[in-house]
Amino acid sequence: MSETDSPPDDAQDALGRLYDDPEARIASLQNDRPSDQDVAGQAAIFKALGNDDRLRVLEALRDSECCGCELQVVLDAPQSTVSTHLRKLKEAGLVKSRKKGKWSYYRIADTAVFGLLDLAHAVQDDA
Amino acid sequence: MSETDSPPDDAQDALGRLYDDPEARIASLQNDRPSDQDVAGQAAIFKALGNDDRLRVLEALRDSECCGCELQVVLDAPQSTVSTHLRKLKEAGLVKSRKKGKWSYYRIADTAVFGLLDLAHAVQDDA
DNA sequence: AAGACGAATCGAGAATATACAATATGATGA
DNA sequence: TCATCATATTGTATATTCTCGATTCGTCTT
Repeated sequence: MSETDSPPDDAQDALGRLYDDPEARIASLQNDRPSDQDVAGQAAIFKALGNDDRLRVLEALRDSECCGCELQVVLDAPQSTVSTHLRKLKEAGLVKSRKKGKWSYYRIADTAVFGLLDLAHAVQDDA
Repeated sequence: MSETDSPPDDAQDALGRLYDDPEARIASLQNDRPSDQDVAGQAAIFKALGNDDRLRVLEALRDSECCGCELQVVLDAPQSTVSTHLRKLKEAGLVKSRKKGKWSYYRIADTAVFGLLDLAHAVQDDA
């Protein structure tokens, strides 16, 4: 039975050579770690935002709600593709929808997403 | 030659039935569209942020810069995995690094990133 | 009730992303 | 110089995501 050394073991060795009191540093690094839930929640939002088409949808919704067929025009993509993107945005809690007759209208769920879009744009410019 | 109807054609038909002046609405939807470059740039940032491990790295860098082996401890993952995540964060322009001897130290490139992390957290809570 | 319509869902192939062992690189020190 | 160390890169298997035709689901109209 070959025993693969547990991933961070060599790293802990390295820290031992880098600091006088590696234990304290390690403890500090491990304590400030956010919860799995928090991180997963944030990641889910960023994943939903990490797609050109979905960003275009949100941008279109900045001014007003849109029905599905309007967003098809915005994306210039097949209906099923657009619908799938909209579902992902809904699942991520970024948009809401209402039905009116055979039309579905989509709108931004939380205007804070505009903050995310604008900040990402700013970060991009700085780089 | 079967001519697949260009994706948004049926959608434009639908808009024709929904609005008195569909042309105007279509023009408006298409004009307010952000540039490919802008969208791709934003998406690249969100893609880099759409991963649990990379969010943990950024969170660890909130307080101070860290060397690679410290981030191995934070993530509890093999060295090559951590290094790959760090490269992605660098490519996205979210972190910078400096070399000191055999150590590489990583730091946040733009504190606006914290705004993104915090906003995503807030959006998550609202949902 | 029947057909048309907008939208949602399904399914499969393609494209991306991820994890990580193995290996390479480059710095340090004996 | 040679061994060791921290990190970077590469190769590859696996997993996730994306796209989009086909189908299904409600709703409206006649």
